[in-house]
Amino acid sequence: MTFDPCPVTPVAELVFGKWTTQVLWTLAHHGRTRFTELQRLVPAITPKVLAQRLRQMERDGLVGRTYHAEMPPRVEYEMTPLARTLLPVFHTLVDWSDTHLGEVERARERYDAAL
Amino acid sequence: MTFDPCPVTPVAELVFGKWTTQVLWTLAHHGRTRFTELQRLVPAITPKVLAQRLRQMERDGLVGRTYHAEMPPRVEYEMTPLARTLLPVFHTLVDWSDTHLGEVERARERYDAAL
DNA sequence: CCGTATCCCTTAGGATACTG
DNA sequence: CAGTATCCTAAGGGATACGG
Repeated sequence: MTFDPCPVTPVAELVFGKWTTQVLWTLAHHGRTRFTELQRLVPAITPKVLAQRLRQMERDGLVGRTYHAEMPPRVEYEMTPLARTLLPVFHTLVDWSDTHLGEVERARERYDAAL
Repeated sequence: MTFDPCPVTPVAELVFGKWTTQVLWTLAHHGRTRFTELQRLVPAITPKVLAQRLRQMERDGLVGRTYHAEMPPRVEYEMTPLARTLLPVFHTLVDWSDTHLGEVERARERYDAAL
């Protein structure tokens, strides 16, 4: 008996890949944001990787992209309503962190000390 | 302004790494479990990787390990109380999946079709 | 039975430079 | 400005075999 593929895995792959939560978090607080500014707001992300993540999130329906045919061009990204439904989920995770992350830290110290 | 390191990231790294949720999910449903059985219950995981994940989760205080000095040896793993506090969080994620994962699927199809 | 030791290999990610 | 193109690396994972 193998408890059918763990149902947490799909959503974990969707939103908890590297950079994904940071980009969503930034869009949640900053609203519509241009590519370059996003690059400034998410520390240390390179343009290649940022573009990759944005494409994926666009495909998954989590971010919307608006292209303004001006010169120079202007592109803006924003959360979709679908992505906004994730915000309470994030809140739950942050709550858990506030309550229990310290215990994780202590467990690590104990483990490393017992070495 | 860079919205201070996204607070979701630490807990994401803690529990949403590869295999981690599947192992926790299995322990949650199966209770105390031996190494070999865990290997059977989590499809396709190799002993090396399973041992790695278990060590990490032990260090993080998420799983307890009990060694029985018999012949042959017997080792059992189980969720800690700390890990059990994650179950409501998992529940939240599964709820979100039930409600919204279909919409993600449809977004992907639309995106791929628009190619 | 419960792992560790080795080796291989893919792949995500980083650095950098360049274009429409 | 908003990205691609190119190249590189390293870190983690898989397969397999072996040891206490």
